[in-house]
This record gives sequence, C-alpha cells and structure tokens, in this order.
Amino acid sequence: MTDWSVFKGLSALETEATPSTASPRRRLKEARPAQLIAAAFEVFAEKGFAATRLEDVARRAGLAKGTAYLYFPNKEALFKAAIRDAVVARIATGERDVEEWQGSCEELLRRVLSEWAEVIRTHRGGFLKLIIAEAKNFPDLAEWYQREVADRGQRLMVAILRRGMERGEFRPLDLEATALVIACPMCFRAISTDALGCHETQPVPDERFFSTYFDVLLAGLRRSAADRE
Amino acid sequence: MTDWSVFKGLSALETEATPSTASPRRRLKEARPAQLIAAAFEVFAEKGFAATRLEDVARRAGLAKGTAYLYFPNKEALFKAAIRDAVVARIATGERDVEEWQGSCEELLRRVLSEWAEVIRTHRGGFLKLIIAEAKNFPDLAEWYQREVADRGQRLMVAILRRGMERGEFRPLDLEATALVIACPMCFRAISTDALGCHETQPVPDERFFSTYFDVLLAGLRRSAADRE
Amino acid sequence: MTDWSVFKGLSALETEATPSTASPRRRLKEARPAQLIAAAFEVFAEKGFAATRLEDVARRAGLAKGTAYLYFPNKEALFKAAIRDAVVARIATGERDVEEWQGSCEELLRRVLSEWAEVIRTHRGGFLKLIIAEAKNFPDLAEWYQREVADRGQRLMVAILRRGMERGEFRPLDLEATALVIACPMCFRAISTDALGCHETQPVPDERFFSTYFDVLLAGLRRSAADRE
Amino acid sequence: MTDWSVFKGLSALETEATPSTASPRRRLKEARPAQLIAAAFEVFAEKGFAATRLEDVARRAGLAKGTAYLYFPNKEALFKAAIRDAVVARIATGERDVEEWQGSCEELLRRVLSEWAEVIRTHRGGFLKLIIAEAKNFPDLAEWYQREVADRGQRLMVAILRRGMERGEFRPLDLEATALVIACPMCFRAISTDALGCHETQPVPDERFFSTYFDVLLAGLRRSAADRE
DNA sequence: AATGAATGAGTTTTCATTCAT
DNA sequence: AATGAATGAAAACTCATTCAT
Repeated sequence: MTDWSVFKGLSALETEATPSTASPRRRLKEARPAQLIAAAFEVFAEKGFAATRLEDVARRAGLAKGTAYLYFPNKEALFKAAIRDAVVARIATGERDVEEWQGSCEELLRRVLSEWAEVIRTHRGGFLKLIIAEAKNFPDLAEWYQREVADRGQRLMVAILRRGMERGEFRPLDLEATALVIACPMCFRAISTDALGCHETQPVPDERFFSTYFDVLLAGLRRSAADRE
Repeated sequence: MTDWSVFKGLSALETEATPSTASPRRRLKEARPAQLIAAAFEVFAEKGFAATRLEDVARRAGLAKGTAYLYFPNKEALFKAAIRDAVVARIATGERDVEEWQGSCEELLRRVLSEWAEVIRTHRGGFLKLIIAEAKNFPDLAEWYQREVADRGQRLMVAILRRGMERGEFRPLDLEATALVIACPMCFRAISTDALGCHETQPVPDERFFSTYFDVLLAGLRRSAADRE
Repeated sequence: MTDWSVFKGLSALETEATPSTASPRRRLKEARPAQLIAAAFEVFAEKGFAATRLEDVARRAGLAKGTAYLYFPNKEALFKAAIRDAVVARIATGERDVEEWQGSCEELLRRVLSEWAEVIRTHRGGFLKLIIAEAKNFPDLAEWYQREVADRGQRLMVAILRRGMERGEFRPLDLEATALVIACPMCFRAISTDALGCHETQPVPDERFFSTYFDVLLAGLRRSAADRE
Repeated sequence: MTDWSVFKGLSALETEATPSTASPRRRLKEARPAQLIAAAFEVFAEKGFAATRLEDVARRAGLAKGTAYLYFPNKEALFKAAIRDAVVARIATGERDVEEWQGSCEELLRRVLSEWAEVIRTHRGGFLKLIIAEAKNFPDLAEWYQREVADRGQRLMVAILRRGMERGEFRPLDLEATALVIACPMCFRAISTDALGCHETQPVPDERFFSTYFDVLLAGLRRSAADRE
C-alpha cells in the first residue's frame, strides 16, 4: 500500500532543479508544493506523523485544507515529500572533498564534521528525530534513509579514516565502528537539542559541544608519540 | 491539564515493591498493571503515542479493550506509566560506585559506561526514542526526563571526569561538554539500533561498536606522554 | 422488549405485604430488594434513567454491582421497581374518606389536599419528576401512571367537586378541568422544589405556599354571596 | 468544567439577528446551527440529555454525525444552545405591558396569563420539562433558569398582584406565594401535556383547562362583596 | 449469596478525504 | 485553482451485564 517509490529515484540525492521560467500565475502554482513541504516539515517534526492534522499544515502554509490535496494525494505522500526534502537539502556533499583533498586527514575530518555540525546547528535535527521516530511505521523510509544517507555518510567517514591510517596520521582502528563512534555524538546532539533543548537545566552551547567533540575524538584517533616509535 | 505528578515522586527511582500474598483472584488483579505496562511499552515504542490503539495494547496483554480502563484512566496515563516504568527499570545507579571507587578513573569510567552499554544492549533504546519522539507533545515528560535522568547522568559523568583530571589521569577539558560527548554515542547507538537496526546494510555488532567507543574516547581523554612532561 | 407487566398487576395499588417470619439470614436476603429500590430511587431521581450507573446504585445500597443482578434482571427492571415502589408508597388513598365524609365539602377538599401536600412536603416530588422526564422513553410507565394514579386522583377530585356543587357549597364549574386546575399547583410545586429548590433566590416556604394555595383555590370555588341569591 | 457562560449574557434575552445576505453556500452554512438546534431540541425534549445520541440529532437535521461537530464542540454545548434557544424564543415579554397598562388588574393578569398560555399551547412545554429533568445534572442551567426566567416571571406577577391590591381589585394576599400559586397550574399543564398527553384517558382540551383556570383563580383573588363592605 | 474483574457493544469525538461551488 | 462544508471510518472511552471465585 505504502508507496515509497518516491524515494527510489533519490540515489543521486540531487537537489531538484525547479527553473520555473513561466507566467507569474504558473510560478505561484509551482511554489505551492514547496510552501506545503516546508510547513509540513515543521509540524511533522514537532508532533510526529499521526498527531499532525493536515489542516494545521495547510493553515501554516497559508492555504486551505483542500488545497493540499491538489498537490499531494494524501497525508502520507506529503510526509514522505517533507522528509525527502528535509534530508536532501541537508545532506552534506563532502564526497568530492575527500577525493580532492590534499591536506592532512585530521584537517579533512575536521572540515567534513564541521559541515555536518553546521547543518545541525542550523536545522536542529528535527528530520533525524522524525526518521527515527517513524522508522517502524514507515519501513520504506527507514530503509531508504539507511541506504541513501546513513550508509553514504558511513562510507565517506570510512574513506577518510582509511586514508588517515594509511598515511600514519590515525592509529589502526576498526574502520566501520570508528566511523559510527564519530558520527553518533553529532547525531544525538542534533536530535536531543531539537527534542529536549528547551528543558536543559545547564545548557552547553553548541560551540563548546562541538569544539570539545572535535578535540576529544581527534585526540582519540591520532597516532600518539608512543605509538609512533 | 496533563498531570505528570506521577513523575514527581520519582527522585529516588526506586522500583515499587509488589507484595502479592493473596488469593489467586487478587494476584491476577495485581499482575494486570504490569502486564499492561509491558504491552504498552512495546506498542508505544514501536508506533509512538498517537499511532497506538489502546485496543492493541490490551490485546497484546491478553486482555480486552475495556479492561485497560480498569487500571488506567486513559491512554495518556498508561503511556506515562509505561515510560516511567521503562526508565526506572533501566537507570544505571552508578552513583554509589563513584564515591566508593578506589582504582583509576579510566577504569571507573569504563565500568560505568559498560553498565549503561549493557542496559542498552539488553533493552534496545526504545524508551529513549519514545521520550525524544514525544517530548514536544508531552513537555512534562521531557522536563522530567531531563531533570531526573539526563541531568543525573550528566552529574555522574562530570564527577568522574573531574576526579580524573584532579588525579592527572585525564587532560584538562570542558567538563560538561566532555560529559555530553561521552554520553551521546551510546545514546544514539541505542536509539538508532532500536529504530533502524533491521535496515542496516553492513551491521556493526554491539561488541565492535562498544569496544571501539571505549577505546577512542578514553584515548581522547587520556593525558598523553607529551602533555605530561 | 420492555416489559411493564410489573405495573399491570398494580391496579389495586396495594402495598406489598412482606411478612418475613424467617431466619435472620433469610430476612437479610429479603431486605435486599428494598435496600436496592431505595438507593435506586434516590439516584434515578437525581440523574434520570440513562445517566444513572448501576454501580452507583449498588454502592449506595451498600452492595456490590453484581449483587443487584441477583434481585433484578437488569437496570430497567430496577428502575420500574423503584418507580412503582415510590408511587405506591406515596399515593394518598383518600378514596374511602370521600364516601364516608359527613362534613362540608370544602373541609373534605382541604383535608384531601392536605394529605397530598404532606406527601409532597415529605418526599419532594422526585418520583413525579422522574415519571414525567422518562415518560417518552418508557411509554408503559406513562400509561400506567396515567391510569393508576393520575386518573384515580382525578376521579377522586371530581367526586368531591360534584358533591360540593350538588350541596351548593361550590359554584357550578367544569368538573374535570377544575380538578386539574386544583391538582396542578401542587404537582408543579413538588417537581420544581425537587429540581430547582436549591437555586431559588427568594424561597417561599411550603407553609406559605400551601396555605395561600388552599386559600385562593377554595375562594375561587366557593359560591359567593352574589351567586347565592 | 461545565461552562454556562453562554447564558451569562442572556439578561436581555434578545433573539439573535441572522443576517444572511450571501452566497448560497454561505447561507447553507448559516442555517446549520438553527437546523441543528431545532433537531436537538426535539430529540432532547423527547429522550433527555443522556439518552440522546448525537447521531440521531444530526440525522434528524438531515446531516451526518460529524457535521454537528463543525458547529458545536460537543453534545453538551448543543444541549445548552438548544435550551437557550427554546427558552429565549418563548419568553413572554409581558414586562412592558405591566407598566403601560391602563385598565383593570384582573384584565391585565388575564392578558399576561393568556400570552403564557398561548406559548405553552403552541410549544408544548418540552423545554420546561427538560430544564426540570436535567436541573440536577446541569446545575448551571438550573441556576440560570431560576434567575433569568423564573424569577423574572415571579417579579412580573408580584407587580401585577401588588397593583391589584393597592387598587382594591384583589384582596390582600401573600404576594410571592400567590404568584407561585397562579403560575404553577400553567407550568404543570405544560409539562404534563408534553410528557403524558398522549396517555390521557379523558383528555381535557386546552380551552377548557385555561378558561377554568382563569375563572377559578381570578375568582379566588377577587375582593368579594363581603370583603368590600 | 455476594463479589468485582472482565468483556464488548454502544457512544462520543476526531480528522483524512471528497467534492460542489 | 482554491476553498471549506460535509462525510464517515476509526479510535477513545463508558458501563450494563456476565461469571468465576
């Protein structure tokens, strides 16, 4: 029943090119899906799929309930589109960086993580929370996310680590596991800031978190003087 | 409206004693809440609050819909009870350990984290996923969790780190930020295993994850030879 | 479906003779229906049939919910029994008075009305309210009440009025209509005291009400000096 | 919890103006509340609050169950609205009459009562039955009714009686009590006709009832020849 | 005989979805 | 193209009734 084919074509994760060189009326119509998607993402990320009323989404997009159905066949399709859009827009395309990078691997890692961190700092990890919360209700979503996002990030990270080890910058480590260990703090930081942020009693600002995060992890990866001799 | 006072008395996080020295009829009745809570936790953790039908919960507990209402006034109360129970049962009480510990701080940290890891390995972090997913819909839950669980864990971790620094085992670091950096990988591991586990293409087993996690992080904290001179 | 046969045998309106010359245990059992009926009447009169929970009735009778079903097959039967009992217990049997009465008709009327008034003063007209409120839901009840209570009262009143006119005490009047006009104030007084009593801003006590009622009505019936000549 | 504030602003008891100068769509929407209220009044008056299914109300209004909820937030609100409407529409505004009246007080009284009688003859006293039947379940309703309807009628009646006494038309009487005695027959007539009407064995038509009612009561109030000398 | 735990039919209420305007 | 009134399927919740103890 659930049709996740919408995710199937996403392998390239390309941003949709929406040129729209048309009449002003046409452009208005073309803008609708984006408006709806943006509104939908906000509400879904706050309440979850089931607790979100489509009317609220439409209203937040400045439209009437019925209008949403002109652009999306049902609530689920709008949900998928919102997730897809949120993720696509936020995926760091560090892949080319890795190939082209000339400097030290530590520097590269720091750079890639910084990009991710920036994404998270900016977009509060609502999308990740949403994917995780709804994974069981939308297995296709989970599968797609794993394949297209998690695995790709994982491969990217592994590539960096491998090169770093080969170059003697990083000490020998379980590549896949290390990649996860590196990614997890950021992911959880994103999620928990989004979900629990406003209840923290002694909030640690992003700067402190991320600089400590880089500091500790890189120190943990680095080949120490002792190792080197 | 929502009454989270059920959580107010939880500071001690003690498990309730269940006497049950009575007639078979009585014993059955006494068992119901636990049955329901267990079933509820499973279903809520899978579907989230809104998507869970109370009838499904009752059915999974081997009871009829109406029976649930003999023990919990409504769906929300059952949800609260299920969360409360799940968290209470799973909180590692490493606090005494810290005071009494005689050995190295690294060892202590490893030990406390191992306990947490064990909890997570055993109970798949569904409860954490649930708290995060529903935090916006149940602000009291979020607040309670932050205060009673997150903050306590944070303080515990800070205490260990502080002692480690004072003893010269760990290098000087931002205490609160480091505590978060240390806790996050485990938390996200828990959540993502629960939510996405079955979709992983190249699963990294818990052992590899946790041993690498300890390895990298402790190396990142340790005062290196260079620092020491 | 509804079986009002319970009312069918009521023509004589005899109070049930419940001798009960038996073991103490037996007597306890025999007391149950009365306890239940009394409790039922109170709750039904307060909330109406549909809004009354059988458990509340049982509880007020000091019994458990299930026990009620040992004595009455269902809620409706208990309701019928409660009404029946309430009405039977409260019906003034002025019929013999009328035949035997030797004095003036005004005196007789005053006496009969006083009896009714006394019943109402004592029992707050909950039963009448109940009958009227539920008449449409229980047509048999309405029909029974009309036949066995209202019509009998009506006939009684007509008989008194007729004699009074024949004797020249009362002026010539529409017998049936006058009978109603005489009975209505008392009936409404009963009902409205029961229902609205506690909200009256300037309550008129029963004494003032009834003495004025007798005064005005009897003056209205009396053959005046002018009529007489 | 129950919010009867809807009744608070009713002091003036003015009927709401219904503009409706709009599209056919709009006009339909504007008509809904009135349709629903009318249907609701009928069903509530027949069955009482608790025994009424909202679906039946909607169906009788020619609408689907859900539609009722577009106009009233819940069953209770619709009930309140129906009562409010029924009473507002039916309150005789005899108050001005009293001030302006030039003729005899007997005539005035006859006139005011006739108006009330007409209301009752026309609208079968269902609303009064409903208010009395549900007074205990909706104390605010009872309180509002007492204050805004009963007390006002009472004051009106007292004013007439007082003037009549001052002018020597009526004999000296307990004003408040007499007012009640005068009003009660009509009220009970209204209620009992609505509830029991169809079961009367020897029905007395309204004309006979009301003419006798006026006749007897006015004769009872009048200062007789004997009193006058 | 009495109990009260369990049941599920019946109601209230919500909201995704449709469709006439 | 946009609207929002209407619908009815679905879910929460209540309570009369049953029945094992």
